[in-house]
Amino acid sequence: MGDRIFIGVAWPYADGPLHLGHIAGAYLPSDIFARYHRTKGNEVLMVSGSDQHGTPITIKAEQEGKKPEEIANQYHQQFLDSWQKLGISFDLFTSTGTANHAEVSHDFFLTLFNRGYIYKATVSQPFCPHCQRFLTDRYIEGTCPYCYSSGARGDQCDKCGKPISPVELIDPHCQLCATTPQFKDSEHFFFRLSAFRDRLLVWMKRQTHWRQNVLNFTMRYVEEGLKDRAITRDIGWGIPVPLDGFKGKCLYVWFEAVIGYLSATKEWAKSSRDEGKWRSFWQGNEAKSYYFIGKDNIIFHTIIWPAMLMGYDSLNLPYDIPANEFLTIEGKKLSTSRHWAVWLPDYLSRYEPDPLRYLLSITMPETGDTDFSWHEFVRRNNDELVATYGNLVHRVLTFVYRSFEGCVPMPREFDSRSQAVIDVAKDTLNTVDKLLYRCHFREALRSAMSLAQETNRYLEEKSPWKAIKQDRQASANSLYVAICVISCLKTMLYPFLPFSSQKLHEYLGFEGRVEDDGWQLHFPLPGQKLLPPEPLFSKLDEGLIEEEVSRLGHVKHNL
RNA sequence: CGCGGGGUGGAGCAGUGGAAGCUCGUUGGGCUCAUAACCCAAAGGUCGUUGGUUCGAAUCCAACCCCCGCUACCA
Repeated sequence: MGDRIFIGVAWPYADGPLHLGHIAGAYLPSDIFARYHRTKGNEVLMVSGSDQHGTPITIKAEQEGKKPEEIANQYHQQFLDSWQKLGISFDLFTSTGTANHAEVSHDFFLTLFNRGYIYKATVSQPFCPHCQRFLTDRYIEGTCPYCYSSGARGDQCDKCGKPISPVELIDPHCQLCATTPQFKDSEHFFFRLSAFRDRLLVWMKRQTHWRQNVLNFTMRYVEEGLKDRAITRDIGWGIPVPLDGFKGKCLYVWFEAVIGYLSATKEWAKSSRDEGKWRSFWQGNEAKSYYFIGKDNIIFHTIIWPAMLMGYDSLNLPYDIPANEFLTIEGKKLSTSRHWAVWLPDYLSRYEPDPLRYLLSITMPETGDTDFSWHEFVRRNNDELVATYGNLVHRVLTFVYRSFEGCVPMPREFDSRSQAVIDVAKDTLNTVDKLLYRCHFREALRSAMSLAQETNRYLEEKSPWKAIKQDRQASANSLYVAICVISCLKTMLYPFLPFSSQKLHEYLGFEGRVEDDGWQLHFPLPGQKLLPPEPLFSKLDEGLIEEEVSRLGHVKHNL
């Protein structure tokens, strides 16, 4: 019954806390999407996990005198805590450190290897004589051979966006100590990406539903030509190459981490005691797979992962990759080392989750970068969330609770105006449905908010607080209508504001979870007992703006 | 220099050929159920500049001006 929706979300790197950029870019939109589909009655599987391997974690571990797994586990636990508090509803949030993931990665590697899509080659690798280690791509810097800008890294030039390999770099040096590296021969494995060019092109041209920026970026990339890429590194912290004679070499993260989508599904299936269940999300025509990522991750999900899947064969390709752009903070680019970021655990220690979810949804960087500012946070909370929606709910519920013995009033008949409002509610529910289906989150939320405004207008016209003095039934009628619309709002806002929707659900006298009632206008029964209403949201003091802004830039985070 | 992203009423933004929109703010009025919240009305824009294409341009083309990013970490 219904569709089957696989939702893969970018794997956060476990070497530091999450910040608002992560949330706006991938985790919030995926969660909205997942909650929406679950409410629609579709079968959803939303997975991700912490990315625990790679050089940055080993270096951080060395600095702090810990083992890499300690660092990784510490942040993994923190991620889990953040998901729970912010309401990011993963069906499974695992990590790349599991035996299962290693097993699935090995299978993937060996399958591609046996089919000739992975081959061995000896390459000259940069080795820093001072640090006594091979330098992985991102630890070597130099001048880009294409655009001649300095500061290009060994895997990619941030200036022109071209992928490069360390040997191509002009004037290379170790990023840690600036020593010029020596190049030593080392045997590595390469993924034959070039072999997939034509198939990828054919496939992509059919993806007309992709976001324009995702499609353009990807097409340009493929047309420029795809080069085979090394998928192993001389590093001890990771998933070992599953062949004899390659001690000290591991799978490179970009190859390994994306396999996590599959391994997480298999882990989920195992833990639900139906090992074969993973197939229902990866094979056949019944499931669609969506990947929520930031724009920096596009090619890995639109080119490399699809090519890997083509090579592996018999697994579904992505259906959509609604990549978001970036979030700036107070008008400036986010920077973790300069502490120019809003850390999620920090936010959650002081504020409620729904106001943040509201702000990031209504300003989601879907088509371009957007800015987060504390001033906007307070304004949108106070003047929109509280004033328009929260107040609507509160004025209706408190009045009904007081005037109708705490029960849903009994309506007699709807006049045309009342019927029209009900119709608008249903239309809006339908509009939000369509917008969410297409991952237009901002627009969907705007539509929902406009229904709250329309309902405030309706109330003003009906003025049940006046009517009750002469015509109690007229008052009951309009209040019943208002309650119905509020019930409808609770459903369409649930993907965005799950905590307050659930509260409202209960205030209205419903039991169970919002999600279980489906994507429909759920009419409360006349006489249904209401819970004593409390405001759904609170106004925020404008003083916090200055306080929070002053934390930026020079506050050390111990997170 | 170059590359990328932008310049739309006070603020933040939507709007890729056909009568300038949204949210907030401001001003005036209404209401008093509600978290001084809600509702109505009004003011406020030569859509960065100049030229071009077109019956018609914020929307397409060209040139120019201005802003932001392009420093490791960073979605």
